[in-house]
Amino acid sequence: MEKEVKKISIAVIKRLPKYHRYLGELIQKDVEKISSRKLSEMMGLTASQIRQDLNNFGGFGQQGYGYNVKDLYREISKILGLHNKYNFVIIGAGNLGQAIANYHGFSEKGFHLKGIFDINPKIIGMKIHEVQVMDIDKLEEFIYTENIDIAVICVPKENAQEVADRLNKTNIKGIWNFAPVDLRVRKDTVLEQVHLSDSLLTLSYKINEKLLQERQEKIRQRRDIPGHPLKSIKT
Amino acid sequence: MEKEVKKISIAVIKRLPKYHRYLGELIQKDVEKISSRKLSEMMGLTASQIRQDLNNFGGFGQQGYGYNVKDLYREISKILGLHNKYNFVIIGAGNLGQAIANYHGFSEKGFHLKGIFDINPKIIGMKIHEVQVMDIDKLEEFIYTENIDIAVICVPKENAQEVADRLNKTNIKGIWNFAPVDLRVRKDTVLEQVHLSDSLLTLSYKINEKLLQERQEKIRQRRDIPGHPLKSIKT
DNA sequence: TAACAATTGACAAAAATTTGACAATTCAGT
DNA sequence: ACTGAATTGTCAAATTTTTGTCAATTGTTA
Repeated sequence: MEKEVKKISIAVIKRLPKYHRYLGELIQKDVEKISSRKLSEMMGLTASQIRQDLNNFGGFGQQGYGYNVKDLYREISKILGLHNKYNFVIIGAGNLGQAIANYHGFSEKGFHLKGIFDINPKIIGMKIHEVQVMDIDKLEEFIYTENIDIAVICVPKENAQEVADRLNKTNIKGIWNFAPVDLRVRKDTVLEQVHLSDSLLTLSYKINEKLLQERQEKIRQRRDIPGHPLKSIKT
Repeated sequence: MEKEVKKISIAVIKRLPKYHRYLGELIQKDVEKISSRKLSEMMGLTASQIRQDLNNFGGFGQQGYGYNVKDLYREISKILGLHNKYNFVIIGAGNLGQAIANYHGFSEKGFHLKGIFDINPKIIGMKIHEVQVMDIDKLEEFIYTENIDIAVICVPKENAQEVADRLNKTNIKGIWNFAPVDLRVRKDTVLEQVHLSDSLLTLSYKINEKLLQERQEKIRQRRDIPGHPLKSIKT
């Protein structure tokens, strides 16, 4: 009778948006059903992994048939919480804040931009994407009166924690952080960080790694020409 | 004599930029040495993991002392390939492209913005961050003559693959993709994707998960009041 | 209606990742 | 110079994640 709360691993969670994205595309192409094998070929995963992932949440498929695309899309949407509507504010109306404000994909997923805040008097009062930029002094009050669920932090890294501290005193549900610092937040606030420069450094690592490999490859070739081929090296 | 090329796992690679970031902060605070334990407390990892991660690349520490911050920073910079200089272009001068062009952190890490490309005649000719926006027709030629290493894709998802296809015919080393699609690229081109909306959906998942947990918590409490406490449930 | 191909869900095996433990070493204080 | 506390690098154990396999089920075709 005891309902076990199965803990879903973060690895699985991180793949859910990707499933959602691919299923959305299949719907657009009027595809009715999909097998884990075909999906795995499209997405570059194993079929086994897809079936295992989905089974964390329930048996959505049918033996001998596969998965109904629309049904599965709906299920994953629900798992992702996209049946909820979210109100969000952007804090920091610099280039990145403006870029996010102007991104159109969010509202159709149920995320509604309600306000933009900045500290710079020159920017306050401007209109971005139908929303006026407000003085950051008004932040807490606005969150309260407008029922804001999510705050997007786009301020410089020096000010990010101080903004987070202010948010921690409100009843905000989630923080989407773009400042290049790891924020400390209240335990019951959800935090999702986007570290763009970390991503760029990862790219740099991979480029460099490839350069090193190529260099080594050349040395190996030169050595191989006269003699017998070496036994294959694990990559 | 055979030099084994140790394969570094992607999990480790993804943590390197974070080490780099924290060590950079320590340098700014004039901290000379750091132990894996202190670093683990700062970063929210285990000390064991940090030591293990770093040992993939060499023994940078000293028993009984710890790690010299500057040395370790320098080593990790090198591992990340930051001793190289990279020339990059941005393709798509919309809000996001402009935000990236204006971000100051890149050039100090050795990434130099050389050109911005767009298809929109109204934008072509504009100057962003000292760089003129050029017609996308000139892309391939520019990559060749200016020795461009990295292309940043900031075009709408409908055009992203077509841009990637064009890049695949050049000798570009890496692609940093912000369009919400998984690009197909040549095997010898390095790809790093930033899926902002995936990240937002992950946030949505976590918020929703927390809501469900709270709801269940309340039910459990109500049930517990009269009787004996249930045995603890694994979280 | 029977036979066959396709496919899931479940389980077990395999692989990868993280954690724990400890000998060896270093530094600081006396 | 000696002692004790701190700390690394390494190995093995524990845990988590991914992959492979197969019975059971379904839809399709002859």
